[in-house]
This record gives sequence, structure tokens and C-alpha cells, in this order.
Amino acid sequence: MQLSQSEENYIKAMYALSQEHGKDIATNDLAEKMSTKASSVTDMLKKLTDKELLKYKKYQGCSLTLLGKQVALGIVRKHRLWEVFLVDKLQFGWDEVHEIAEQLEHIQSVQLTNRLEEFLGFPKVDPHGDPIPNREGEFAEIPHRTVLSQVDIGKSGIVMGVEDGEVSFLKYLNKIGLTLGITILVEYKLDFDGSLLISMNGKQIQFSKVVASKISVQLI
Amino acid sequence: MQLSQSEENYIKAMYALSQEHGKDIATNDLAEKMSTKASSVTDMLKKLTDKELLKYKKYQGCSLTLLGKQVALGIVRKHRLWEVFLVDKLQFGWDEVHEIAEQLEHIQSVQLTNRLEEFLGFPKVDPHGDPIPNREGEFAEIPHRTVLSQVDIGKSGIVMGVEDGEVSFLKYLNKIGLTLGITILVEYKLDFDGSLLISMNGKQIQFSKVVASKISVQLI
DNA sequence: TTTAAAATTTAGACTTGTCTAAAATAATTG
DNA sequence: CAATTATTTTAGACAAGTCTAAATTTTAAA
Repeated sequence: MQLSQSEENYIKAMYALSQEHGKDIATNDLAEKMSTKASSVTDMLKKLTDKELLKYKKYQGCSLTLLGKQVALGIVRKHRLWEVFLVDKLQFGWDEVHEIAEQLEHIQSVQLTNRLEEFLGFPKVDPHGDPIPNREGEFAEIPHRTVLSQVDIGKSGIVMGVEDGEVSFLKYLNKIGLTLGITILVEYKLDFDGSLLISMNGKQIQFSKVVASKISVQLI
Repeated sequence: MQLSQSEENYIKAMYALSQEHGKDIATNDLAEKMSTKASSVTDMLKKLTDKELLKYKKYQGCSLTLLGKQVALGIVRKHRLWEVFLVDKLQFGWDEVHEIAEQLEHIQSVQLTNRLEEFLGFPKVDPHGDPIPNREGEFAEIPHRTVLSQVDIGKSGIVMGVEDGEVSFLKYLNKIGLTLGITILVEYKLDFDGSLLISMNGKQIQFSKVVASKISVQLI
């Protein structure tokens, strides 16, 4: 099936939202995610419903069909493989690749995607630690992961990924020396605002709850 | 300046046509190249004129401005670099890369293009033997080249490129074993229809004038 | 449970890029 | 050089994707 870039972006956004909160997706949420207006979303939902990519009932939100999920996974797969290419082969920083991958993910050629995957040595995760679906749309088993804000005091975790694609946020993490694979120890939690005192690379840093909830770690 | 894919394709087509026959480009020629109608071309010419990418006088055809040429060279540069990537790194055949490169050439990121060029080792020509413009839009000096049909009887040339992007044509060349870098000896020319008897890799083959005029060689 | 607020959809309009059919201009030819 | 033909442009229409403003439905509150 031939989809426009716009259609693909909607599918991808829906997939992301359905991962965040399992339920049906609200028109307004999708509109915000896509930086567009609810009325535009409604139009698109009708179109994608006709193409059997999603189920949609007026005023009741929508959800991806199996076909829709497969399409979404195909796009995610391309996005993440290209990110690996940009970082591993072209020496981009992990905080610089998102925008370029947003363009590259729309290139249509299954053969290209598969050969790129092979060229990169069948990577299992992208530079942000997110898993890369295989040709069948399946994720490899990834070791148990939580979010830094959930880690108990005194426990440590290895940074495996960052939830947010915001460039400024990634730049900030880079600046304080937080990179993929680094080990973080949770020293103290402030109950009243949920902020965290952690240590990494010998130095102590304080994270707000919001920041801590975006850093995904593997417990050790 | 931000251009749509369609605008970029027009600019690229204009550049190609202006290389073929130096004069101003006729609306109909452009329409044929773009597989569209003359009226659509007229609309686009007006738009691109407003953007100062070309000069256009009603009924008089058009030609690229300096700015337009720079834009065209930027697209050609990307197209050819991606072709090198596909062939050298992903093991595609030189006859399979054109369509994919048509998509990749629209990716917007100067940094990406430059890093790709570096990653590929600053290639001077693409897999079809066509020169790759540098960052400033300049071609490297390429040794004297002619077209096979122009080579005198008894002389030899090294295949440097093929003029036509047609997949079926490239497949045919591949099949008969004609690849880039191979040496061809012109044994005989038939005056009445311009066809050629050549030998390469020990075997003799006959080329029609049309085919021979699309194979570009460097004399030895 | 009736009403007010929030969410969603519809209606109509705009932009980009395309088309067909008709009109205008240029080129060719007798 | 006048008439026919070929080329090019204009006018009006359409599809995709978006918007604003108004109407509708759902949800929350009093």
C-alpha cells in the first residue's frame, strides 16, 4: 500500500500514543502530537479508516488495526536503523539525528531497509536505546527496564535510553555527561516534589521528577 | 530556501535538459521530461520565476539562473553520492539504484550530505561514471571523454558511463557483461545504419547506433 | 438531571500541484 | 504573406491536506 508522508506520520504518531497509554486515542491528543488542528485529524482518521489502517467511531477516538500496527512498525524500523547509520557511520551525535531520520524514514524500498540493517550488523537498539523491530515487526527481547524515577534509593541502573526526542533536552543530557551505557546511582529522593539526587561519573546531580521519568535504565 | 520535492524535480529536469541542448528550454520538452502536461509546466515556471530560480518569458521558454543552477547541482550532488553509497556499501547493482536515489536526493541536510561524502571517501564519479559536484557545485576535471559511436575504427576506450538511466537498458548492458571500467575496441562500423562491431572481454558484439551513442568512453 | 464546559465533527475555504478544454501566440508552408 | 499547424498559455476544475468558525456530541459539575 502506497501511503503519503502525512499519512505515515499520523500512523507513527498513533502508534507512539497507543504505547504511552494503552486505551483508544483521542482526537485532541493526536492533534497536539501532530501539531495540527483537531478538524484536520478527523479528516485524516476517516481516510485511514477507509484504508483499514485503524478503527474509528465518531466522538469515540481511534485505535490502529493489525495492519496499521504493521505499517507503524515498518516506519519505526526505518527510523531507528537510519539513526544507527547516522551515529555509527557518519559520526553524528545521538542528539542530532532525530530530524534527519524523520525524513529518511519515509524512503520507500524494503530492499534498502534490509540491506541497511545488514550493513549495520543487525543492531537491536537505536542510539537512544529504543529497540529496532525486525523484518516481521517483532522486537528482540530487551532486558528489564524501568524509568529512573522508579528506581529505589541505593540502587543503580545503566542508562539504556531517553524517552523524549526534544533536541534541547538531549543537548542538556549530553552537557552534563549523561550518555548511553553510563551507570547511575540513586542516592536520595525528595518525597514532596519527586526530584532525585543521583551520582554518576563520581559527581552528584539533581534531577526533577520530569527529567528522571524520561531516562530509561536497566537495573543492576 | 525551502523547496518542495516537485519544485526540486523541475529544477533538476531543467538542468538536465540545458546540459543536453544548450539553448532555452521549451515548455513541451520539460513537460515530456516530467511526464506531465504543458499547462502544469507553465504554472510551475511562474512559481520558480518568482523564486528567482529561473528566467522565463511567455512563449519564449526558460533557463536557470545562477541560483537555479546551484540548486540543481546540489540535488545532483546528493543523488550521485547516494548512488555511490548504495553500490559501494549496500552492494546494489548500478542498474538498481536510480529509483532509490530519486527519493534520497530530496533529504534536506547539508551536514548529512557532506558527512556522507566523507564517509564514501570523496568519490569523484557515481556508479554510472557521472561526475559528482563538490560542496561548491564544481565538478572535478574529468579526462577527455567521447561517446562510443564517435570512436574511430581500430581505437579502444574505457567505459566511463552510460547516458541513459532506463533500467531495462542498464540490465541489458549488465547481461552482456558491459560494466564500468571495461575496455572496448571498435572493430568495424557499418556506414549505412551507423551500427558498430566491437570486441570486449574477447567476444564480439554488435551495437546499434543508438546504443553506441549512449555509452561514454575515455580514449586510450 | 439539567446545564455548562470540553471535545469532536462538519461546513466551507485556501494552497499546491495537477488536469482538460479553449484561447492566444509563434512557426511553417504553400 | 496569408493560412494552417504546432506550441504555449489561460481559465476553470479537482484531490490532498490544512485551516477557521459553527454545530454537534460527550463529559463534568452544580
